[in-house]
Amino acid sequence: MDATVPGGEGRPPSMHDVARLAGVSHQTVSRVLNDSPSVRTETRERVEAAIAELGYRRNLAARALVTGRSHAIGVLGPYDADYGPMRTIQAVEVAAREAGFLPLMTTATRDREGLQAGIDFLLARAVDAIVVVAQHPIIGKVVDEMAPDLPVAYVLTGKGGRNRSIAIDQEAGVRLALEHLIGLGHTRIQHVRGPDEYAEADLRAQAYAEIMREHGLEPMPLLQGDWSAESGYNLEIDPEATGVFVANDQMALGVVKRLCEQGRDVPGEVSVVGFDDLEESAFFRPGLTTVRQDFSAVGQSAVKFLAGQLSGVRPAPPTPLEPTLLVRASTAQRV
Amino acid sequence: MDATVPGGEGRPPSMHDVARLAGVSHQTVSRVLNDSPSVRTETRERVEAAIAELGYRRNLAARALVTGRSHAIGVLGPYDADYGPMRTIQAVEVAAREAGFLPLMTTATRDREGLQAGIDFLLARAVDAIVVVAQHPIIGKVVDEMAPDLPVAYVLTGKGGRNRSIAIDQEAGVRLALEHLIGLGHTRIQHVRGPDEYAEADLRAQAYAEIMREHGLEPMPLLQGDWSAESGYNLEIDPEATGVFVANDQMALGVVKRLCEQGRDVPGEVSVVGFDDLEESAFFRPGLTTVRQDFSAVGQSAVKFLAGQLSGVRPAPPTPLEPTLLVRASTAQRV
DNA sequence: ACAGTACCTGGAATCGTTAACGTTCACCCA
DNA sequence: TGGGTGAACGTTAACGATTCCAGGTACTGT
Repeated sequence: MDATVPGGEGRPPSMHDVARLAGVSHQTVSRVLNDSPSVRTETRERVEAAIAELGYRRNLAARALVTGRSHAIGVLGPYDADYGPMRTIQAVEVAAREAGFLPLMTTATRDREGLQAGIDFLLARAVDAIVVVAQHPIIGKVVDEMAPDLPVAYVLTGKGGRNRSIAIDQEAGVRLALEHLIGLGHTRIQHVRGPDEYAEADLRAQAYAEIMREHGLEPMPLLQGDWSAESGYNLEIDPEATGVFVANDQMALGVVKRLCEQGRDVPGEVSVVGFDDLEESAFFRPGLTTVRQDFSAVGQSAVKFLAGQLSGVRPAPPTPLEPTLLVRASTAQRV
Repeated sequence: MDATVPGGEGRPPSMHDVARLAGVSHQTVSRVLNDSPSVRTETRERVEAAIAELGYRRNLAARALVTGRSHAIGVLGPYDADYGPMRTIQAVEVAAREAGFLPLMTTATRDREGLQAGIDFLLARAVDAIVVVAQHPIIGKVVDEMAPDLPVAYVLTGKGGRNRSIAIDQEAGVRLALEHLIGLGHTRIQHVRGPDEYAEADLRAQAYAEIMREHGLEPMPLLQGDWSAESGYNLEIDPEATGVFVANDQMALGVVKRLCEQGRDVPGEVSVVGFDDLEESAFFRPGLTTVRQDFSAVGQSAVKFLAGQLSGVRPAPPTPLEPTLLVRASTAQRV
């Protein structure tokens, strides 16, 4: 019924226009907008009606200017984000928006200059806090240099050593994968790890060696890919291996294809476990057994942590989140 | 050598601080920042030195307040973005940033209320323009109602009928896929389309029927999925079909899996063509023949269109972009 | 009748930047 | 020498919201 756009005036309505129409002072309008308790219901309604009639929108630039707060949270991700980080970034974005913040995402290469440029971008936008997703340890120093007083949360970059980081428990994930294979009777299990510069790749490779030894098994020589399916396809799996634990699903896809082309049946002769659980992984041939991580929980956790800091409290970051194992057709009892 | 952060003062330096240090007026600093020609080189250098020494950053909120421009471009995508739109959104984001804009992304459901909420979000952030990615035709009306004067570009929502839309030529893509199958001797070709509410799904289905008839072939009954691999897996391909053209790669993955489980060899008995070219598609088993679209070209094109409008000119949007066919192992000569 | 409280007014200062408009000064030409 | 010109720079007034302040009214309870 009432017009959202009353007509093409010169410039958008301001608080004073609303105040005039509602017959109150601009101060009262401000109180309504920031829902202060000391406004009578009737007055509040009159103001809200005026706001609706004029199609008034508060000018966030003016607000930010005077309060010194942008209500924006910066999200810094890796330049070459693959599935895990990408999902995490998305999750942080959603969580930030739900918490009433404006998420500003940007990406940066892993070198010092790239990181500085990325943070610079966010700082120029006057973000109130930063979430760093899946970056190299060096990022910590860079951030502390450039913005020593800004609240920061690190996501997925380790097992949660620093008290400002939120992480999925990588070791637990690796344990699920390996103990599944071991339970199926496999003893010669090879690991395909991700690239050197990635903390997750390091953690998973390290956990692989530890857990193998823990079970009295000898770790096999490491293979390394770059997270892509192609890099997995180009790898030569040890002929002795009957189990392969691959650090992500894309590389696992490539590994499986290559194995099959070499005449080694999956899961008949070799069992393969991935990591991440892509949307499509269940429909690979065979369906891929993999480890699922709850990215959205991580995102929410990070935003909650920062929101808490911004409102003065300093909550302890929650304990690492537990991944789960999805058993599908790419793994079978050792024959 | 010089400190990026000179020390933890109360609040960040302003133009006046820079001006004082450089011995000029704040206006001159402003001119240097906006590189106006009427500043002597020597003065400019002095100002720049002061900026560097203080680690000064211009306050974008203040700038936006006085100019009425945020230098932000809103990107409105579908709530349930699948691969194509997601890549497009990303491409727009990158292009916007490269062009010096701040991309603000948000998603919206396809109903009127969802769209209004999405646009409202962007309008509240005072975006200078909007890119709409892959949305229902109704969006055009909603945008025109809510922001009649805002420059808008529509991406991927049609074959470019409106003069404000940038699209990949869907018909050309479908033609590549179908003529490839026809060239291999297939005549009974079925189409798996996407959901009703998607313009791309409609366009591809329509093109399928037209091109089939154009070649004297009878279109087969349409099958419909929801873009997911699972929905493809749940479909029953006509036993008579020897070729299947699927509207995206995920569904194709499901279709192939199902066919194989039914004992119908791909590509021995049935050839399958997808659409989109996921990173992983080459490593499916068999490698998927598919149609690739150049998303980043679309993104750049959209941003260029809007940037032009914002600086006064009104450039004609470029002609639809041509997709390409990638022939892999999922298609073969009809036996 | 008086204090106390809840709600509201109206004005002024503030945030940091830009736009419009002045001013200064050097230089050139008649 | 006087006046015109243009480059280089300074002054002032916005922009729209928030915050602080000193009230003012009207209702409440004692």
